[in-house]
Amino acid sequence: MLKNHNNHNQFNIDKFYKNYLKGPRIFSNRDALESSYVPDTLPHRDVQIKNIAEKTACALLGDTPPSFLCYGQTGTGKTATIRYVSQKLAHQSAKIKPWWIYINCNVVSTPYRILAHIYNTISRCEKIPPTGLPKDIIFKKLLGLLDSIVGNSICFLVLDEIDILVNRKGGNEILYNLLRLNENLDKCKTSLIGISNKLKFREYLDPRILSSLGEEHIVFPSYDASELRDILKERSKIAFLDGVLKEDIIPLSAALAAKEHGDARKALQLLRKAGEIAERAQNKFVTSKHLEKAQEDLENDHIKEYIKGMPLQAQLVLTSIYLLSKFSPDHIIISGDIYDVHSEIRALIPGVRQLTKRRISDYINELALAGIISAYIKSMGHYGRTKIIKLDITNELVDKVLCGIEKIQMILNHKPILLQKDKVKLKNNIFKKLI
DNA sequence: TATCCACAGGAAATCAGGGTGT
DNA sequence: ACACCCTGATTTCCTGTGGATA
Repeated sequence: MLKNHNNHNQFNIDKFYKNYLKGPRIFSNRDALESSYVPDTLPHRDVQIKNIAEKTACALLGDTPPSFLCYGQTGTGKTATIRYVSQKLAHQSAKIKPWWIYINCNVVSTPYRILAHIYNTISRCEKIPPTGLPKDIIFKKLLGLLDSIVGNSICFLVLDEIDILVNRKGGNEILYNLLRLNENLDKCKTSLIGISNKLKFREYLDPRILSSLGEEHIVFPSYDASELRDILKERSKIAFLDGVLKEDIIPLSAALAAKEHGDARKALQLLRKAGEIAERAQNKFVTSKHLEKAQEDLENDHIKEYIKGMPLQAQLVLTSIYLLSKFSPDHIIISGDIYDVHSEIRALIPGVRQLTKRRISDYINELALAGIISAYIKSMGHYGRTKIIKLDITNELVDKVLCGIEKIQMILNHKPILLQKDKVKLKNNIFKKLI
């Protein structure tokens, strides 16, 4: 077992800080690489800016701007463009100050909370409690608030990741209600802006909603490598000190991000991470070595965070898959096995209840969606139809993350009983031939 | 070629836990 | 105390199904 490094000298924090301050500097303003940063110029988004500006311009005259949708993959500048336009619009009008309320439907994910969020953003004093009230009461209160506080101005409701909302129950209803807010308002006017990265979510949309959101929508195409380069150049001028980036860093990051549908957010993250790695290593320059490391880290960080954030039961499902692949690498994992192992290990942890196969099946799908495992359905004839599951990340990575979870840590060396059963071994051998 | 396994996965119901106003 | 609200997790009930085997 690993021993703690007790015999080491204690970490001298004062000395560390002093050295840090003396050491080479990399960043001048690292915030410029955050996705929340709104730059002065948005390269290659002229068409979209113009389009949104045209749609929202009438707010300056006190008219109601139309509601509309924005599409584009992640990191194509949808949110940034809207923020950009909203800033410009605010500068333009001294008299009418439009309200902009941003709602990420992934975070504020239920009808109740959306209404409460809007209300609480506008209201200075009285707040809506996080739960408890009937929705229609809040809706009425919101109407009153809009007329009294927003008054004769415009209120833009920006619903980010609107597709998530639509797929949930009550999603269509709340959208419909938000879209016809204007009918119930005397003074204030509202306009809804939906942002989505899935085109096909319109199919699930109520036709009434679709028509009020307008037939046309603004499309944000993915950036290509050269466009990404322009963006990175702009931002790195602000974010990094002069000359710390080696010549090829920007084109390299751009090329890497371009491979993934031209995700600018990813490109910026890559650059920031590379800078941080260089900084931590006390290097004067950011080199392609740092970039390579950054890419690896970023991927792992993302997965680690995701796993840590999963509910315990989901983590246990992952643990089951991990144990199977750890103790028997050539075992073909099927959903039934996962169910059995889950039942086995959950009994080892106090307070964790038994789940049904149905539920486990959902968790497996979630893991697959997150890219942690891959799963596909295969029919084994008389052995039934099942899902074949494979871990997509290394055992080491899973082990590392799960070790950090107190309740799971102690069962990471538990060999599933299932693997010792002759019947299972036999069946598994047949499966191997069938695949 | 009919059979039948071991599930997949949709829809609706249920439960528990956070709250409300009266 | 009581009736009721909203949500998220889970269960219950259900119909559907690819293909090796008898």
